[in-house]
Amino acid sequence: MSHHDPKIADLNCGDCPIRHRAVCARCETDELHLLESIKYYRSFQAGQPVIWSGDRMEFVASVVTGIATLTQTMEDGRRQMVGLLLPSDFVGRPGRATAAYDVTATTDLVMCCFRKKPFEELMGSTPHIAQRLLEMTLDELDAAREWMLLLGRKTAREKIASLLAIIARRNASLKKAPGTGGARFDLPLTREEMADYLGLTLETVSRQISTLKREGVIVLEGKRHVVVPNLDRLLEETGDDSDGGMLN
Amino acid sequence: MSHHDPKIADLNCGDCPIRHRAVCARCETDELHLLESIKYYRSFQAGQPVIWSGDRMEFVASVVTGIATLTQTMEDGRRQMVGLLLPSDFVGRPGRATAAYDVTATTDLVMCCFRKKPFEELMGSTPHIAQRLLEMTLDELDAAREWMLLLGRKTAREKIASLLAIIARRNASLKKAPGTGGARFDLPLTREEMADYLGLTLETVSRQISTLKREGVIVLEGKRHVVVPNLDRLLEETGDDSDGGMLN
DNA sequence: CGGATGCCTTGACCCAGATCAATCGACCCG
DNA sequence: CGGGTCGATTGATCTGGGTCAAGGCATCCG
Repeated sequence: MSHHDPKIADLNCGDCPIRHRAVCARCETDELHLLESIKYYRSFQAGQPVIWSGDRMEFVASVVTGIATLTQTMEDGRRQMVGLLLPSDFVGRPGRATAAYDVTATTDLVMCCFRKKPFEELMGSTPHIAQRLLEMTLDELDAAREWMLLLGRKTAREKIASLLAIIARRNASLKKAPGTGGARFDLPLTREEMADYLGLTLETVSRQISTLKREGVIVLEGKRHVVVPNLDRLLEETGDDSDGGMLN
Repeated sequence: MSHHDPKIADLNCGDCPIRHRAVCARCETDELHLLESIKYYRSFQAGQPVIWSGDRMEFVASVVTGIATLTQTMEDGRRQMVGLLLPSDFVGRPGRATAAYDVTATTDLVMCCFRKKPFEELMGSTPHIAQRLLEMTLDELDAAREWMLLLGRKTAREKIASLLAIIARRNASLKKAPGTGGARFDLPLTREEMADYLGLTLETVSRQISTLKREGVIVLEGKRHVVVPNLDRLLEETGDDSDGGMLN
């Protein structure tokens, strides 16, 4: 792939699209050079596994472009997605030798990898990296806890609305001006993946999406492209506190 | 309370029961003195709120003794517990002004509090604190993700068995030798709190406990004291991978 | 002592979402 | 072009766990 996309393969950190949001966000130029010396890019096609739970992890990494999922599987096959990794999100745990979850690319994916050993050493000597990683981990913990509320207490309809709202919000924050009360985006997940994320079956996901469509809360253009004519209307369906839940 | 328990009120860090597991675990003697100068103890009675979600947080803290819970509540009253805080666990997020969750003492509770501002400054100058906090946060994130699997995919019976197994494991690790295949402990939570933790109703919790009792997986002595004659048998009921799920 | 309160248990019934199954459409490939 | 595959939809039916309701059993207190 890389011969088609020299921009990524040869990227230097200063021009990196996730420069200001990833683990390296707080690094100074000289620190960046150190990171640069231990980094390498890897690409994965949509659907490819990145690593299996229990595998030895030789690296930690940041998602540069694309989307990956973190899932846990029970021996009888029940699956639960426990994380959705978007550009700038971090994969892997310094100090741990093996992966705790399955990581899968759900879209074409580019990751910026750091060999684990040198990265851990760098963390010791570069507080900016550890600081940023702590911040990101705390954010992930908050997200995980919000998801616990969804999994434990929300109805199927609320779960779907919440997922759509999260994807809509993410796209709004990175793509266009917050502008009007609407939104439009592509679903990066299949119905089954959504079901694994929401603790539902794929049939229930499909039915609830159909219901929201029938009621005009969303409009579908094809199976995957969603138009939300009125974001507030969608938000009402999530069951969340009406205000945006101001933290910080 | 403190006049009844001078051991806690006047505790110095060197003698602290959570010295080697809390945020301060990696601190050297001199760093400990700095922490000592900004710390103070607070006690709460069983059932008392520690803080409400949205409240201004003037401190961060470690649980010294007792148990506290972290819960989220939807405006219609649905509640989900998102964390169980045991001795040495950390409460509060450096860099955040208000609490994101309700924190409640479920047993009598003693917390070692640090004023937030000085603590944040100390974190900047004392990498040992930030390092340990990162480590603890990563552990909590793993626990939260394990809980997501439970909430999203386990049956009521598996949820109850998992909760009992977790409490049994914790008690085994801190109290007596792993010894035989059995365990005995007091439940630190009411049926309703268990329900809030497991994403169930209190009636379902009660029924499943009765079923496990009827089948001899557990023996109840009173409502709160549980005897597990055969821990492996209980573990089989959790739905988890039979091996202890070796991470690290 | 008798009533109130808090926590728990148990029963009867119901329903949201799971399960089982058929069908559809888009896309790919021989 | 015809058949195969993959994802999605929709229908029919079933069931685990929710809901509603009635007690039970300690503990506390006037």
